[in-house]
Amino acid sequence: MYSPHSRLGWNRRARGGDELKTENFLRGRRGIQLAVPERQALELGLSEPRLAPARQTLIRRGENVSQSTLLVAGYVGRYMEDREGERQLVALHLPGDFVDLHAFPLQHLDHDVVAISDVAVATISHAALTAITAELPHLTRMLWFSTLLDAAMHREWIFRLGRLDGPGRVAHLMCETALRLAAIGIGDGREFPLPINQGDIAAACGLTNVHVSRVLKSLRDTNLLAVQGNQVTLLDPAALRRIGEFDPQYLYLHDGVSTP
Amino acid sequence: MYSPHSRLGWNRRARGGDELKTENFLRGRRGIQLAVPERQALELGLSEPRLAPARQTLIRRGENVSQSTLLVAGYVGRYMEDREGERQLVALHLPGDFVDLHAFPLQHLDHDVVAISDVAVATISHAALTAITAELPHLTRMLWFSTLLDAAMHREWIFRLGRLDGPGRVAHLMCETALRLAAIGIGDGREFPLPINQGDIAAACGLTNVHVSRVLKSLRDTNLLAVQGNQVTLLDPAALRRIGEFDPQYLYLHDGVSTP
DNA sequence: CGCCCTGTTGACTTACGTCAAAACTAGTGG
DNA sequence: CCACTAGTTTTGACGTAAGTCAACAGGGCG
Repeated sequence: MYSPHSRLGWNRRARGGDELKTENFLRGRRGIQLAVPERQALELGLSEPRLAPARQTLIRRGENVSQSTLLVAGYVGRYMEDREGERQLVALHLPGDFVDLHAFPLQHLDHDVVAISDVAVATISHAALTAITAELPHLTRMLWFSTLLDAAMHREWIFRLGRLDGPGRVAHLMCETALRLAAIGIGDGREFPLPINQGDIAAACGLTNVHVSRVLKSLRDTNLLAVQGNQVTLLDPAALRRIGEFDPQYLYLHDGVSTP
Repeated sequence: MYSPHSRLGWNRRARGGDELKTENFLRGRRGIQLAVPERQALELGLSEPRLAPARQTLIRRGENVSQSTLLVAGYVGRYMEDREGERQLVALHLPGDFVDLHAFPLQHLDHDVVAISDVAVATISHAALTAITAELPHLTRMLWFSTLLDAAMHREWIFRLGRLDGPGRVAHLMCETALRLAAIGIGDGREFPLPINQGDIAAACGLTNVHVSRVLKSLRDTNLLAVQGNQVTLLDPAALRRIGEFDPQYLYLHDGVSTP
């Protein structure tokens, strides 16, 4: 039987009742803290988290949306499709990310939002966000900031696709994901859980799954990277950063973050 | 002698004295209009435009910035460099674009900003922007909106690099540029001035200039696209949109815009 | 057990990169 | 007006990374 609750460890956490939906929001980034009333305004506006199974499409391209989605647990991807239905991943979201905050000003989405793992998501209405922008300028700037982080990652992905070869693209993706996850307390920056398959990596890196298989094999054979099941291990982080030309500046993590 | 004034037609326009620096800001997008006090707040905060020659680097990656730049006339590119100094263009900016508004929340840039043609740029201090976000929520949302348009274009560029071949990438770039320029009254959506060389196209499309030359030749030979000197002509817009898998929805142009 | 999904491997094709030379263009100065 | 230069663009020959097609191997699960 399908039971996302247990897979997410959700029962345990939700049962406490005092768990914050926004606990990971902007966590570890630039040391920015939200003031208590700001966090309260967000928490009050957010719905109770709902659960969705892996592979479910949460929002479809073009839909008119009147609310935005905060990812509380699990992984979400944003995809664009070409004419043949081949998917290009344009963003990978981790717990604490606002997945489609940009839909608040833009009002509709130019891509699909898909659950990669089982997920828990909370929503906030655009009316509530309008109220926040009217009353809480600093929080508004922080929300703005979080969409700009997405844009900075978009740029890095453009670079990845435009200037790196297969192994470089995969290395870059894994370096980025390792650091982002470490910033929210998942993994140690070297080893982390990532429930995606080679097709997802291919969709992220602009490669075919056959080629991703070969690239992963070569990274494995040279003791740089291990992807087994849902566990990713950066065996040689320095080498991966070199071939992925990875410089984490664009992630705006605060200074103290571990970068093994 | 270097004279950007005349090349930009700047003398004529500046001489009037009543010309608006923000005249193209968000023009043609979603039919959004700024209220008079909003436009005034922007205009008051903006410096007198200054001129810079083509190829000048306006802002360097990593610099701490305390002001943001509005492009008044000319073309500007945002570039990231790989280890060998090869450039990847991550954004192309047209008159009316805020080139680095994202530096207001982010505080530094993860890429270089370079003049592609001779340009005129005005700046606004981040202090002035902070005041705007404190007092003018609607204008703040519009500024936010404009950075989200950039992000939407970033996503489309990711798609372009990840899923299209050489001719498709060039076609997509030219379709996008044609529409964006038409929206601010430059060209008719079929033919427009674009003072870039094949190296710039290569930097935008993740190709080498040699290959761009071949791609342009093939598009020329099949009567799809002509790039001669600084003039670009979409000879067969429908075909170009097809091979570039171009759907202008993401540009959020208002309905009435011409799409030949 | 048998199915489906994901990953692996091999043989072959192709788009694009690399290197290098030549043609063309525009600007400069005699 | 022509010669000189520097920056583009074009063309050719050749190499290579990645795509395609297809068969097969493993694993998890009903």
